[in-house]
Amino acid sequence: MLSQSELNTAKRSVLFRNVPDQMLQNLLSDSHKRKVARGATLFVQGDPATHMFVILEGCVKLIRITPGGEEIVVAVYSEGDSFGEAVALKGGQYPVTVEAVQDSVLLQVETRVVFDTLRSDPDLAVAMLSSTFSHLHELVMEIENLKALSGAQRLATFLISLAPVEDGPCSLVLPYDKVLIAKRLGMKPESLSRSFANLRKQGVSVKRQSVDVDDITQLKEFVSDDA
Amino acid sequence: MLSQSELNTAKRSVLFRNVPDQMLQNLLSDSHKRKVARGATLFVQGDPATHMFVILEGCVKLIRITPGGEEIVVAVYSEGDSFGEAVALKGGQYPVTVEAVQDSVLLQVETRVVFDTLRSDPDLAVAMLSSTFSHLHELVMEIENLKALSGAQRLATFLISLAPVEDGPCSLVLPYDKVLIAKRLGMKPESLSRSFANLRKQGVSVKRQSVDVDDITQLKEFVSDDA
DNA sequence: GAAGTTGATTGACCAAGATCAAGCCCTTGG
DNA sequence: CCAAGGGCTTGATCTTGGTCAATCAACTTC
Repeated sequence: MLSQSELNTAKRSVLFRNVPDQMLQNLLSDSHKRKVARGATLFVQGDPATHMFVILEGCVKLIRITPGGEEIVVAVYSEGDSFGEAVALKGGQYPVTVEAVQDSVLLQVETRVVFDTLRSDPDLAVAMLSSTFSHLHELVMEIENLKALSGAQRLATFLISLAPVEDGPCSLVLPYDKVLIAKRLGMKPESLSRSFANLRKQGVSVKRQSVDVDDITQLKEFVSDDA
Repeated sequence: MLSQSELNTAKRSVLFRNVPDQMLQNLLSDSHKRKVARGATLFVQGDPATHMFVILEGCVKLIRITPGGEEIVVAVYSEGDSFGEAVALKGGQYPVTVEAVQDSVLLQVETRVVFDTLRSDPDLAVAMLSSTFSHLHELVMEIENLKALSGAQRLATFLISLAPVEDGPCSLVLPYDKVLIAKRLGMKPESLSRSFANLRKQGVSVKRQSVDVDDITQLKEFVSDDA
């Protein structure tokens, strides 16, 4: 049911990385592959949490809809990322809505299966707590960024996280469109535009989806400066 | 070693609430009570994560120190709350610094003990995943609030969370000083002052640590309005 | 009880980002 | 080839919250 490359993606995922092969077989044999088209909704906030997910291919966004109808992007996950681990166990309701940003393939594992496996093997618990902790850590940094950094600095942080190198020049491709990037960074598309314009002084040039950075180190310094 | 009331607090905590008595005994017998004075640091970000904690008494803040030396408040926890569950298992480093806001008493459980208990009883795993998920959920809402609400609206949300009633009038006492509340809400003390002044129109009056609200429902509407 | 300290408030000013509006470029479909 | 629409950028203007500074009240401390 899973192709070899999908299986490899699953094995490399943060969630399953430390799970013994034997148990992984067990889990995977009882789970389903689900394809979702770009723009399709996986579940909405308030739905009973019946599954946890691993992304085999593509990209989804976790959003919250405010009482006023505005869409807040909480996180964007792509290949190898997992979500819903903790809530699936707690047995409550999903706190966010998840929508596919691109055509995507997901592995979906039923709560019941996870629950049973957990009883028979505590290593899975450690793996799940581990990956949940990664999410926790990401959210903590997200809050720090929102509270302490300017829009242009948040954008710089985002570019640094995309960069394939630690220092020096590089080019990269934006993983999704600018409207989504803006929401992800907590600003309006117009402000994102201006932030990009701002970063030109720091050696960043953009052309459509592709970005060239003269020097990643310079960007890092720009983020650290809180003048 | 634990007083009766401390034991009760531990039993009522989100983390231990669903843990069978027998196992709880086991965990508690192998853990230590730790007293920290107001202002004292429990651990700093980057320290190896060796323990998880339950607050028996008092109040702590989870903070991050930015490269520029600024202090960002990620969360404030008090009696019955736990933290460090997930990272204790992951075995990495604490992502935040924790400092006591008041003189406090904490239950501290060694990673090794948790790890061992986890192997012998999966119920603890579910309990830990559950409380970790609560933290995750709080952070998600925190991000939503930061991205979507104004300062005064965030303050209103905070007051609503403190209120003992669901609607109608009420009075409440601010749990810690305004500088900390301001940081918690992601603003400067001056802005908090102005936000309080703003809320006067919504029937909120403040005098030192005590707040009177004419109508909680009115506050809820104020938060929902995103005009 | 005078002086200094800390926490809170207020005002004047400034900067970052939101909003509203216009326009451009690129794709898509007739 | 042209029209239409979406994605992106730019400009003008306004709102929010930050900064700096003055003031005041409540508490220590000497």
